[in-house]
Amino acid sequence: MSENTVVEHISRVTLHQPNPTIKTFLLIPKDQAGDKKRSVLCFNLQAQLIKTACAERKLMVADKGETRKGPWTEQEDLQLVWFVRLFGERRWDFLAKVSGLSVGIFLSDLTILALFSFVFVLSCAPYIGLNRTGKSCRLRWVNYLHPGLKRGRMTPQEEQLVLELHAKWGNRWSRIARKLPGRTDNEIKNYWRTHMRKKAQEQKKGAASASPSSPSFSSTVTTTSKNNEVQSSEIDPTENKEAVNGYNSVDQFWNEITASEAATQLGFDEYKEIGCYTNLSCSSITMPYSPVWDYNPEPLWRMDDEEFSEMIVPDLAHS
DNA sequence: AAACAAATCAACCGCAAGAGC
DNA sequence: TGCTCTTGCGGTTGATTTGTT
Repeated sequence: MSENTVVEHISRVTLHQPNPTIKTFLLIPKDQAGDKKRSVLCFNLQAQLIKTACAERKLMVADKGETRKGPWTEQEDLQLVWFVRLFGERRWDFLAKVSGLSVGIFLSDLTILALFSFVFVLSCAPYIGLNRTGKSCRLRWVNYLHPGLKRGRMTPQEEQLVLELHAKWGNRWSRIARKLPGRTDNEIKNYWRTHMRKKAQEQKKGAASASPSSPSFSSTVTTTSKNNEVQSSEIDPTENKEAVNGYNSVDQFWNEITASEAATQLGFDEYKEIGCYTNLSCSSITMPYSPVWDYNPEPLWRMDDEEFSEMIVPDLAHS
């Protein structure tokens, strides 16, 4: 970061669906640190900055050595959610690396300053040091953190469908999972192993002894569904949430995202028009954009420094 | 209440396919 | 064409939870 600039305050780092935007954070030149009205800069930084920086500025991504294994902590989950929303559900290896980013670059101009500031935000608690493999990140996201996942037991309908599709396709779990929205291949696989296989075996045994030449598929379904109805009715709906096992704060995290989605979204121009960049209480600049790998032939930071300065702080640019 | 067994499920591993160079 | 890298899939493991005696 420029030696002449101090990060005085980070008002809020939050996310929007479907794409996150780092909201307002404030950079104050040291010599004007007391004069917020004049000197505050509000950046709306896009993930594109990171991509461009990596490609063109040879941003170094530090190798943090040994990757973590084992159960994910709540903090890691939050961090992963953050980075997936930022970069999209691809390039897991990149995501895993960039999420443990530590950078040292020398800066002299405003756009790089913006970039560094972005990196600074990435480095801030609580989003520090996700040190997992891309594979592990993907697995955690797909099987646990994805917002579209269902929680709780399989419904009788789902159970029947699993049985039918398994009879049709065998252990093609991902294929089966595609027919059950909100269920993962891992979940179905586990479920099959514990419930269905046992029942199928029992049924096979029973059918073999009764009528070896014509195993009855439909009776298996009926039995299974009945059992499951009983089990389902015993479930306290309030316990469904508990099934997340201590990850209520992730739910809260998503709730916050959903809530923020409903908030007013100002384009940068609108934002500029009403002069929010000088107002500390004005919290957000939001520009719609896609995840970084799909987006943006003209990254923000290609803008001329002069133009950029003028847009952000006209009175500073003209001084 | 304690001990044990069974069930559950998150997470790892190895392999294969596809993309990019 | 072959190599490397990334991603996705299916099998498996092992820790934790739940049920039973």
